[in-house]
Amino acid sequence: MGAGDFESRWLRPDVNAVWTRFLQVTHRLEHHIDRRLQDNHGITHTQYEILVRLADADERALRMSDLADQIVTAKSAVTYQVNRLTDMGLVHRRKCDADNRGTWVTLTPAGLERLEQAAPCILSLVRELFLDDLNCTQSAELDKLLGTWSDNLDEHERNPVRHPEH
Amino acid sequence: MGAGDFESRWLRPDVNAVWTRFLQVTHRLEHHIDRRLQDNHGITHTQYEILVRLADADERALRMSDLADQIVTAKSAVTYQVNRLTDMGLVHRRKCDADNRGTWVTLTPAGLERLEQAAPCILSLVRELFLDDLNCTQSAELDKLLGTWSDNLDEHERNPVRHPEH
DNA sequence: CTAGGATTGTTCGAAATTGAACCAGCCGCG
DNA sequence: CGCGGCTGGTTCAATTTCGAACAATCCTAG
Repeated sequence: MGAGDFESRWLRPDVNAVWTRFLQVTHRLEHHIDRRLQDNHGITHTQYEILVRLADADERALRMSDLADQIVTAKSAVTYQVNRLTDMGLVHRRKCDADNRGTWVTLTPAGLERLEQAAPCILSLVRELFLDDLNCTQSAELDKLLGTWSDNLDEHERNPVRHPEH
Repeated sequence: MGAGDFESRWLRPDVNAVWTRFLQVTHRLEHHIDRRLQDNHGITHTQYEILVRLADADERALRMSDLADQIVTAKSAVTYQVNRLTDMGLVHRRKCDADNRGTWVTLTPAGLERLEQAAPCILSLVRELFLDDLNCTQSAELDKLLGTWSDNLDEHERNPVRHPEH
């Protein structure tokens, strides 16, 4: 079997190792953060992400679908979590007057406070686990990697399927 | 507020952008692969991962807990998915004679076949989305990044909590 | 040998995620 | 107008995941 033959169906072993390690590391990171967040602050990572995105947004408000886009989940999951967060009093729905279908989600003062409690803890964790050991060239490199991956995903979402067989 | 003060509680904006992009990209990658796998091959990404790990393993067999470690999920999730896969006839449980508590999981011929059907499709997707645009130095860099992240996680799991306050 | 502690895998209930169906409300074209 | 198509959000059932509790087995110290 020639090298090209091999490469066309399988990944080279080293490359394969990179990919599996990537999957493992990302999962471990998520679990670690999730655990810390739940133990110390009583919120899920997705809930935390929602709070962060709201705090970062202009006017501290986002539409449901913007939220879904930013945290990359199904719309229904956003509905669920926003319900959860309103139950906790951390978030608040407001009617959108420009578009009667839409709703703005905003942080309540309690939500902002909770975020400010949780953020330092989580950010220091992110630093320790993820960024502290990066030098400048590495973080630039990582940024570029993320950029190409993101572009590739955009591309793939634009023209749907490239391998419809099987 | 001094820079150090800022850095101690928040991330520098550019660094923060890298982190959020990282989260988004990883989620999008998973969704993309999951979708492709379900549409074209009728299995979940986690199920696919189980098949892959079994095929890669010595003797094509793994213990339940090894599977849990490798795909990074709760043991109960592995039990659930292995049940699912045995229902589909892709996988098979065998008693472990060396340790009466344990069970070996192995691929059935049908499981191997299914994997061989799915793998090329998925691997080409991984290549297109993830690796094709990496040159040698980049992939070496990525490998190093994964290594340090992995080490950091190991470290953090060894000595449990570093920020118990809050 | 045996008692105590660790490990293996399953079960169970609770939570989260998904996709499809659905109802408005928007918008553009006749 | 007003009739399709599109978008924003919610609801619902089905699937998956998690963690805690558990039973069975292993292992080690005394």
